Amino acid sequence: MSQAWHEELQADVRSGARVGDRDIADKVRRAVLMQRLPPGTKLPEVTLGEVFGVSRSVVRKALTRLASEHVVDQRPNQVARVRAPSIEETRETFAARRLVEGEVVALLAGRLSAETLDALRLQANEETEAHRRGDEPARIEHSLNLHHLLAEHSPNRVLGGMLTDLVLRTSIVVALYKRSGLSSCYQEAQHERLVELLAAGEADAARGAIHDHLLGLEALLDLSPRESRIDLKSILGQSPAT
Amino acid sequence: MSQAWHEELQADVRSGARVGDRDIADKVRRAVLMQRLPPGTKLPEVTLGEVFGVSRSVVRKALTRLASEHVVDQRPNQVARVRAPSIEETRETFAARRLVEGEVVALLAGRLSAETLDALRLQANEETEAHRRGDEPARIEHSLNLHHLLAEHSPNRVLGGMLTDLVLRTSIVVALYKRSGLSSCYQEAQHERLVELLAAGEADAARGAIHDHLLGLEALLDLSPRESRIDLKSILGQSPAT
DNA sequence: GGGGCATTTTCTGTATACAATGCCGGTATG
DNA sequence: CATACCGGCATTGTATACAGAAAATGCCCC
Repeated sequence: MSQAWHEELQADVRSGARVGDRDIADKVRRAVLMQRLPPGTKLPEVTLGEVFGVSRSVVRKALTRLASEHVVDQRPNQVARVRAPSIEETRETFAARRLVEGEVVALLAGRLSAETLDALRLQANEETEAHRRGDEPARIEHSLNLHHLLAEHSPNRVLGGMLTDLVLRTSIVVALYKRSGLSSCYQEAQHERLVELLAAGEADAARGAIHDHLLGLEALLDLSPRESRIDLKSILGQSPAT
Repeated sequence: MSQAWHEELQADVRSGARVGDRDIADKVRRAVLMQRLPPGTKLPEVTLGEVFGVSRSVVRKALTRLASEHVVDQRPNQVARVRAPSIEETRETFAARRLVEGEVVALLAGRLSAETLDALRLQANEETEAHRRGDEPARIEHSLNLHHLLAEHSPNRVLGGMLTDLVLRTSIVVALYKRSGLSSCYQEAQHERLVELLAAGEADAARGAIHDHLLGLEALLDLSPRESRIDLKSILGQSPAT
């Protein structure tokens, strides 16, 4: 017990500001995204409560929220654990996201305000920049921001909400299944191209661009069905770094 | 206070079986679907707790669950209320469902086992039968079952989960916006045709059938932007039947 | 009679205590 | 040696108490 992630999560918990379930969920989600909390990590309610200085009630709500986002597994009478999406689920998540995000960008093409387009360009450029200087966390951040912006501005808010969920889920599995040798999943200028297609109102081309972008991303992963380092870990119930 | 819905929900709550959050959510969801609980109805935690004989903790979990299903609105420091989807959201929900369910049936075509096909046919026939004898609740039940089966058997489980959510949401808005004169939203033999297309493996035709089916359903609703009997109610915060 | 303010009431947010359950060890036994 | 059983421990499930926010009520003044 008492691993590193306590301090990781704690961050700036003190300093007055009362922490709510939203804050806890954010911190944990972020930690999962950053691979600070590997799949299978146990998240006991009291422990989290102590870390954040709140009682189980709040932690519970946070965990429930994360469970509905498919970030953690919450089984009755068992400790909540960081979820380990299977290879099959990973493929399905990508397929779903291609469908949904494709439709969203098609709807979005030609309907974006100048400000929104600028915001998108900003994120794309910042991503490229971060990649150039090798700052991978920042790169991921900006990439996520960009897709998040797309979801938020979806004319169809229902699809937008679904896309938000799918972006998160794919990000998690990308972090999980990234080929070990690979430093980054950056794909040269694809986001920039997408944004310009959106600006130009090329709906079908934009859908195609997203489609290819996501296929390319999936191809960068190691989804060979080798004997599950992941499943083993979660089945054996090992807590990491012990 | 103390309206009819107390007894509606209570049903067979006594008789030993310990009631959990799942049960409560099921009962409330059903009641919303059946229009027993009109949009805007307040659902205070203590009241529900008394009705079901459990404490607020359990009720809370049930409400959170329903909120994540978009059945109720849960705002901080305010009473949870039955959600009133806007006309715009209704259109968007239908559009999203056309996209997702279209894809699901296309994936499903030709891949269904004989047993599943029989189960689908059964629901389709029961629906027609129920319509014939004017039993609308039963008709809705079987229609829902059919679409639920489609979602459950989706080869892509991620899309399947999204479809489950969308089916529920569309059902709610159908109940809400059904043209008042209309006794039923049954569309002659469309489900039967769909099932046979699935059996025959006609992916594109099946997608088209679902598409048309859903367009037809949406067309049966009254989505004219008239001065919102619904929005007024929820804005004025009226509890019904008072 | 109507609008604004204070009070009261209702309801949710959080913490905590106790019950119930699952997990993990030791131990005995075939 | 493998396996089944059993008891203690860790952790979640549920109920409840108290604090704080919002809404409903009533009152006063205009």
